Order: sequence, then C-alpha cells, then structure tokens
Amino acid sequence: MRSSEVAAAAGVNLQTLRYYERRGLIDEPDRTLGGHRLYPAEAVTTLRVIKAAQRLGFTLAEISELLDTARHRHARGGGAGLQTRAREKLADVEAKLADLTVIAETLRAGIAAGCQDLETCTGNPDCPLPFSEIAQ
Amino acid sequence: MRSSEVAAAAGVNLQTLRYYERRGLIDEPDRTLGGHRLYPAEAVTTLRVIKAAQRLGFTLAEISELLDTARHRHARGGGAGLQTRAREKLADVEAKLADLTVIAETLRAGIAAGCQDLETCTGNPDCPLPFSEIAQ
DNA sequence: GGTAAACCTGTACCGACGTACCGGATGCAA
DNA sequence: TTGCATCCGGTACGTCGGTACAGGTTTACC
Repeated sequence: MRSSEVAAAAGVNLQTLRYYERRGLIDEPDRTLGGHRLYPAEAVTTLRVIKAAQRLGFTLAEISELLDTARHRHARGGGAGLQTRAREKLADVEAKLADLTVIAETLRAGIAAGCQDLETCTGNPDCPLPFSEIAQ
Repeated sequence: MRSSEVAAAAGVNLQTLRYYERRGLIDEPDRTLGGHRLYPAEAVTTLRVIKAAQRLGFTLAEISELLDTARHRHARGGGAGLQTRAREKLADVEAKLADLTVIAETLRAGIAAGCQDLETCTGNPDCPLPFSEIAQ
C-alpha cells in the first residue's frame, strides 16, 4: 500500500505517518526504486492500535515502548509490560477523575451561588469559589 | 512591592509575572525612576485568583477575559459573565469526566483480563481492550 | 514522451503555559 | 563609591502531537 492509502485507511494525516515513523512508532517500510514508501497491510492495524491506545490516555512515548516490548518479548526486568502500564495509567486516570470531580463540584457551587464576577467573588467571604479564602 | 516579593508571595516564577503582564492578565505596575516594577499589594491577590481559576480549568485567555469584564462592568451583550463561563466550563469538565470514566473502565477490564502485550491483544477477539475490534 | 498527481526530504510553525539565558542597567547598604 | 543582589528587555527553548509549506523527484496513465 502507498502512504496515502494507509493514511486514508487509518484516518490519519500523511504527515502524521512520517512523524510516527520518525518517532519509531511504525516500522520503516520498504521503498520503491524511486524512494516512495510501500507499506504492508498490517501498518493500518498498527495505526489503529496506536490511536486506540491514545484514547486510553497513553502518550506516544509510552505506546512506542509498549509496541517495542510487544515485538521482542524478552522484556524481562527493564521494560514494564502492558499490565503494569495499564495499572499505572489507571491510577493516573483515577487521580484526574478525582481532581475533575472536585472542580465540577466547585463550579456547581459557584453557579448555584450566582457568582457574577471575579472581583466581587474575591472580596466576598460567602462565595463558594476558592478566591476569597485565598485572598488573605 | 518589588517583583520578586510579589512572585514569592504568590508562589510563581518571576518570569511568569512578566509573562502574565504581556498577556494582559495583570496590570502594568508603576516603575521606579530606573524602570524597576513596583506592585501594589493587590497584585498578589490577583495572582492567587488567576491560579485558583486555572485550577478550575480556565485557560489564561478565559481568565483574562473574566478579569476584564470584572474590571469594567459594562459588559452587556458581548462578553459572557462568570455565570455563563462557569456553566460552559462545567459542561467541559463533565464531558471530560464521562470520557475518563469510560477510559478507566476499559483499563480495568484490560487489567482484569490479564492482557500482556499489544500484539497478543490486537489479534485476540476476547480481549476487552478496543484493539481487536478495531483491527478489521 | 508528456503531464498531472502523488510522493520525497527538510524545516518551520501551531497552541498552551511557561522557563531560561543573555548582556546590561539599577537599587541599596556599608 | 564600591560591590553585589536584583531587575530589565528580548529572545530562545521546552513539552506534546501533530500540521504545513517549499521546491524537487517519481509514478502512472494516456
């Protein structure tokens, strides 16, 4: 498959394909005599896996590592496997959930109290937004 | 107060202070004859309000706008007030919460299923991670 | 063999939020 | 008046995940 076919099939930009190649996320494909890239069909699957992993919150660096340890399985000791990574990521996500829950509650309180502007709220000790408590 | 005092009192970097000034988040302070900035004590409060608003998920651009509409209150029509902004932000935060909840559930499913690496999971139709369904 | 579409490399840029470094000027105390 | 900490403006860098452009080749089809 040619690069634009792969990009279209995976729903990514052509530039993104080359970017991933530079980042080591996808293998360097074979080339035509003239230097044009020729991808195997599996490249599309790899790209979809990358996108799925991104949706789960993994960074490209993490995905790159996960793909590496998947390829050569002798990752004893050094590289953490998918299990470990998923556990760590879950902890991150749960922490973010906790943060956002507090934030949502605070915003709801501010809305319920009818806060009109930052200046008034900052000086008002009854305001539920954390401006007044912070002011002094 | 001198710039380093304000920065220390608000817990921000000196450079950040100048950055906020460039962004229009804090007023341009008076200067000494030699050009050194001299801040009023309220600058510290403003900085803390900015940090509190950031913790609530507002961008610096949004905070800048909120501070502006707070300062000159004649913001009828054009600029949305704190109420409106808070409602919009709450909707954002709730959307993020929903996303992260799905992500957390997916990660938990993957952990419970004992997924070991991306390659195996991609080819396994029983894997709860959304790689296999996506592969074809 | 001509032509247009696709492709190549390399580099620069986006946005969001700062941080760091430079050479030079200033402030303050002894 | 000297000396040193602090501050000045301007610019460059860093992250993260791409995207865009320039200007030059290659491929594919008629």
